[in-house]
Amino acid sequence: MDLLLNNIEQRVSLTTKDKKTISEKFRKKSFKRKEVIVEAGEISKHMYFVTKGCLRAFYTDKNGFEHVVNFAVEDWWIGDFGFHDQSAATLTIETLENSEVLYIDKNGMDSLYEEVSVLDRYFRIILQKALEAQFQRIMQINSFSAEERYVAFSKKYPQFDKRIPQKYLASYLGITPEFLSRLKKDLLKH
Amino acid sequence: MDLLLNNIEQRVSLTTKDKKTISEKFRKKSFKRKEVIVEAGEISKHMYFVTKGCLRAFYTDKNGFEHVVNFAVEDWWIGDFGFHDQSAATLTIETLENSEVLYIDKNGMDSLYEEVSVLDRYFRIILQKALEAQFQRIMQINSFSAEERYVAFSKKYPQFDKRIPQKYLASYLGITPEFLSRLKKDLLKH
DNA sequence: CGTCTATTTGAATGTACTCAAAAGCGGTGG
DNA sequence: CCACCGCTTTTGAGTACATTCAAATAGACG
Repeated sequence: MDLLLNNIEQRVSLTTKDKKTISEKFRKKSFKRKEVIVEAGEISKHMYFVTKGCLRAFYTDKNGFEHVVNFAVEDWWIGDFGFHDQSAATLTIETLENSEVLYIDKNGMDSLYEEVSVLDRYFRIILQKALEAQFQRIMQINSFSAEERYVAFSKKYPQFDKRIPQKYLASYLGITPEFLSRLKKDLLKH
Repeated sequence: MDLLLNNIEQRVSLTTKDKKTISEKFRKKSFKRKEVIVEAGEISKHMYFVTKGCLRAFYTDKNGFEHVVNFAVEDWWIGDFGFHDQSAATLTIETLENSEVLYIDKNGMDSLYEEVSVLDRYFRIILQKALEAQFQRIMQINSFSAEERYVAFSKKYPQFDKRIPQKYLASYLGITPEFLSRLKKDLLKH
């Protein structure tokens, strides 16, 4: 819980009362490796703040192929967009390691926004950063080759490169695992 | 100005005083076709709300190629990310038609957030929608062919298809203008 | 109406994919 | 703690979608 409160306090100020209110609305849950915590097609009931471990969010396209859209580790938020209007999730979210999350449902979130109004600002800021990151990603897809995207990723997130199975990283980068394997081989030869 | 206030009131409630405060912070400006209103590399001083016309935002990659990342028409926001920390713009924003915008600088925005706190919520909601749209876009890039992306776009935004020069649409879709031309030809043959 | 820009068409090419199979590695059970 | 099984990664060969470069045609703005 401290991790979450700290994260919020990096962007906005909280009173002791605010912190208490927030703490009471979230619940903690642990998952083992490879557990599905949100299933595509079902109502996406919760938002998650990761306090331990690593997760991936992916969708399955019309041909049955999975595409990873995001990873999340400690100190990151993760959830499906359906949360905001309580509609069916398009994403499946699964742990890649034994993990621990704080979660909250829509009612809890709505009441939090009313009781701790500074959270509107907190999430506005979080969302601004997230949106910018997605634009950067689209810009990379447009003008970087697969090799350049891989190099940029492993430079930006050196921790992830080792923590995440290659096939999920390939999927996130928008390339096949076979091709990523070849890229890495070529990069070793300089 | 009514267009902006209406847009805001679709998401949050405003008092008469709020509306007055907001109106006073924005200024109106008109641009002719093909005018650059934000230049990549310069400090991105303003956020824009389009009240008339059509604009494109693009960046220039390391090989000198332009890539359109967004369009904006009436009732849409547009700006560069650098706005939030008053850093250099990565995007150039240019009018595609004679256009009219409401604009605000960083100081104005900051004071607006203080004086009309419900705007934090308004932009939180706007940003949630924008973020979801960008994820949808990445999902399309991942699992749709160029032809499918074009068909999806012209179905979703039939107005744009005719309003925007093909080469900019091709750029937005992440394909060459030559290839889009071929796609359209093939689609006519059913 | 003329010029400049956008679009179309053609031909050759490249980046990344598909399918298939072998090799390597890691988690789970004994 | 080791061994096995299954999943992940690697390697190979052929292929496709989209690009590049060049030139002709069409269209729009002033």
